[in-house]
Amino acid sequence: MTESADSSLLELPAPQRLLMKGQQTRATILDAALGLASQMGLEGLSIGALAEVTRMSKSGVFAHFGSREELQISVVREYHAKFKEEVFVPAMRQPRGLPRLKALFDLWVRRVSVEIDSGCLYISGAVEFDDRPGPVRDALVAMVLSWQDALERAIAMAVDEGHLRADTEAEQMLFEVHGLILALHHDARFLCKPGAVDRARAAFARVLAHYATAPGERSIATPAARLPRKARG
Amino acid sequence: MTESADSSLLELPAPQRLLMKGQQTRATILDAALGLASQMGLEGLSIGALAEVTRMSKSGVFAHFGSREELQISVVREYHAKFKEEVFVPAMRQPRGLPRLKALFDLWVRRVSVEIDSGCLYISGAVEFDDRPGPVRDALVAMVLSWQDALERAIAMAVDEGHLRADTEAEQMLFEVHGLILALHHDARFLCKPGAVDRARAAFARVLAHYATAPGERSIATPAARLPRKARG
DNA sequence: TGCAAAATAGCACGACCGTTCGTTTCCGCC
DNA sequence: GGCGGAAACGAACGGTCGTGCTATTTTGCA
Repeated sequence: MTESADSSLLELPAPQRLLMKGQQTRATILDAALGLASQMGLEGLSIGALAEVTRMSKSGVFAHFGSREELQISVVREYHAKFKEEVFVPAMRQPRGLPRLKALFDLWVRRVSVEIDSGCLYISGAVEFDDRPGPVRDALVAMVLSWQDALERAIAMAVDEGHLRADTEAEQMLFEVHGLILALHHDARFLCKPGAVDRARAAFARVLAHYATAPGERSIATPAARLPRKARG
Repeated sequence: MTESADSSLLELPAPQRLLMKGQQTRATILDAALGLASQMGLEGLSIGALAEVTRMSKSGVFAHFGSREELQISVVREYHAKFKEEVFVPAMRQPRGLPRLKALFDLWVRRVSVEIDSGCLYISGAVEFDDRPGPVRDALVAMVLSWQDALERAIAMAVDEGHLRADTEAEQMLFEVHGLILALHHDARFLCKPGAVDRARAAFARVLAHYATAPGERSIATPAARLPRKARG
């Protein structure tokens, strides 16, 4: 919504206002809020602290969102946009199939690694709002689901391309890969275990090898069992 | 500490006091606190809410712990005791090796499944305190590490017994299994996806099959590559 | 330059927080 | 019955929170 409002303000032929000063400081606030929420969690994000960081008054910050809840939702959307830009978009430049899937995972790991000292909103948000219904949770669920859908599509494409076994259950594989990211986040950030990144990468290679191998074969990825998945014909 | 104090009070030959009324209500409070913290997180646990649930005064509750932080730590310890009782102890009755390892995972899954509508303190605590140093975090880390150690020992035993490949890296396998539990918690509790339990179990079977198979073999668990891991016996 | 509107500040309210302190109730023992 | 100490209470404090108000400043355009 923010983006569309932005672009609709960019070229206004009508004598409408062009005072995008508000949008600008709003973006500044949102950026600070993102950092603050990544550190303290969405529930720990307070308007007072945000005002202090941006050197504004509480009411000045508040006016941009109308409520704390709206601020939280905006933060979630902002995080989603950044995530998409940093993980999804670059991976889409890889050819569909295994290369794209590998790129998705690699960029994802890289992002979580960077977040080792900044926090992942998807993960912390999932825990904070797992039994707290409301608009914030809904937004969070929607974002996570859209990301999982993208991954699932990438897996399905890899099956279609013959890079993965034809009987691969995309959702099951997604479950396992997602677990690796969660474990990485847990071990690296909470337990401060070194080498967690390598563990995640190694485990991912194992998962790939499994789904790339026909039931009786070796664990070398071969384009075997070539059967288009979707256009089952 | 609570337990040992309890048992030391049970048969006191000395003319010491037998007024364990305090310990009793303390246990009541702690039980309520456990439920409350499982739902709202350790940070969401407030003395006021706790007083309301137990129908006591705030100061009455407070007096039993001396500080909110001490209350949180007590809750963590209480959770650990319950977890141990429910998962670790029963699994220890299984013969060492694969049966015990399977029991550990199964009971763990069962516990997380029950917690689908009550929350797992280890997981929520890990996210809440992953960048908040202090005694609560320290206690949490200690509990999680002790649990992971137990799992790692069980894996190592399965290797010693010849149930798993001799070159199994216990820590790597633990990483993968832990990821499955985290993914289960995420999908079942946050995304409310049905069938997450089955996915976790299926994935665990896959992991087991992998580590039970010699590099070139099929995925049927055989006591192959029988080499004592620690040169004992 | 002046004007309307947008953006920001200042202030106060009510609610809840953890914590302290003095008081009161309860219990076990002489 | 009365004494002593543990246990529970009640009120208050200082603090932060989100959120309404009303001014005041700033901004974009005539």
